[in-house]
Amino acid sequence: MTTRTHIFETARLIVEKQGVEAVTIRRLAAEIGYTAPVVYQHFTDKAAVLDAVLEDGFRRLGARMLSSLALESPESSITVVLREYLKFAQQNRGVYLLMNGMTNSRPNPERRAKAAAPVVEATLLAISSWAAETNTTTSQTDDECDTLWGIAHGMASLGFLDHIGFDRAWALTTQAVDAITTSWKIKE
Amino acid sequence: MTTRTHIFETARLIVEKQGVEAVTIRRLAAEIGYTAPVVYQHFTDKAAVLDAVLEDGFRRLGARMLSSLALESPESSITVVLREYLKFAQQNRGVYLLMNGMTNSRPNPERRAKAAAPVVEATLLAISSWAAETNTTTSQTDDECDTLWGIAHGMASLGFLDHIGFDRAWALTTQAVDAITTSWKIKE
DNA sequence: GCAGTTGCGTAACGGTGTTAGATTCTCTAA
DNA sequence: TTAGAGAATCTAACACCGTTACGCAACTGC
Repeated sequence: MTTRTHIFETARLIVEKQGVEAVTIRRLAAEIGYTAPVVYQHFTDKAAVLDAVLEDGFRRLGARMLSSLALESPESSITVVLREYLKFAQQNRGVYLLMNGMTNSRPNPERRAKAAAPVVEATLLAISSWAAETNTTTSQTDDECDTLWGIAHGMASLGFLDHIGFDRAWALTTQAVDAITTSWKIKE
Repeated sequence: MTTRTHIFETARLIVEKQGVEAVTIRRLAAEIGYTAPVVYQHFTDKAAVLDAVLEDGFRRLGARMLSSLALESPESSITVVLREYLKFAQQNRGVYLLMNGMTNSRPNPERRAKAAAPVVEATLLAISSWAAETNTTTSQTDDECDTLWGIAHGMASLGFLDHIGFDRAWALTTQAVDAITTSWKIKE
């Protein structure tokens, strides 16, 4: 394992277990047996390290959403894919918060947008699969994609709240998504 | 104006204009003509200062939502109140991000929940007004309230993204809310 | 064996939140 | 008017942060 990936993996682990706030250049270095300046030979600065973690997060979330689509399921493609989204948020809280800028060190917006591509792709695929399942012809797929994304993120944020939790957040999500997809069917 | 409110107002202004990251104990002190330790005579620590501006944010958002309900409007109460929510997010970006933990210094969860009460109250009122307007009897008002909140927050998060913006986020919000409220009507 | 490159550590700069202690000011009581 | 108590304020410091300049040592190719 190269030193760079060693640093990256350490950062990812800390973000997962203790949140971004716990990531420190000196700590990253210490945990791989070096001193702080070594980190700067592999990343331009701290933001670059966190960007790497963030991009990896989007890649993994996108992959999970995609593979959830491949499985046979009695539920609609949209339901399946959104559940994977919420599950990822619940299981990868630290990285999820980093991915969505819910942290001090916000990523460069355009870089974030580029990194999010796999998730967008999976969502679009889910929509077209859903259209096939329900014999619906969708026109404004971008609108539908962003709507789903907005709802998924809003509900995930709800899930993080102590007095709501992810079980209830998911229940509300299914209700909302059902309502919206039926409205899409009617509109055609 | 007491020194305490002077500090608070300064913090609020900095959060509004430059974001939470720009708030510094030394800077707060300097801008009111004192040195850093003076701040600690009025707030236990930095988090307490930010908590104060966060609580003020929820109070003001709740008040705006409530007063928007008082106005006559051809639109549904829910639409009116959610537009006020999105407008607040757009116009008070810094405070909104702070209110929703999208920042390094996350508030104490239970304290945040208590602070959010005015917003919840306004949302509940909007739902009951909407029920009266549409002759609907709502049962699970808590569910409906959280659903609206989740959507509003999700769509506001979309609005902050450069490639989406608040105009489009609002358009998607109205569509989603229309779909959900009609599903509520049918369910009764 | 020598020169050059590379990898790494030491030390430092300016900044952060926070606290202890000295100092100055104000206001009451004699 | 002045002595003293109390509050208000500042200075200095601690431990940490991200980041950079620089020196040293070891390994490379000749």
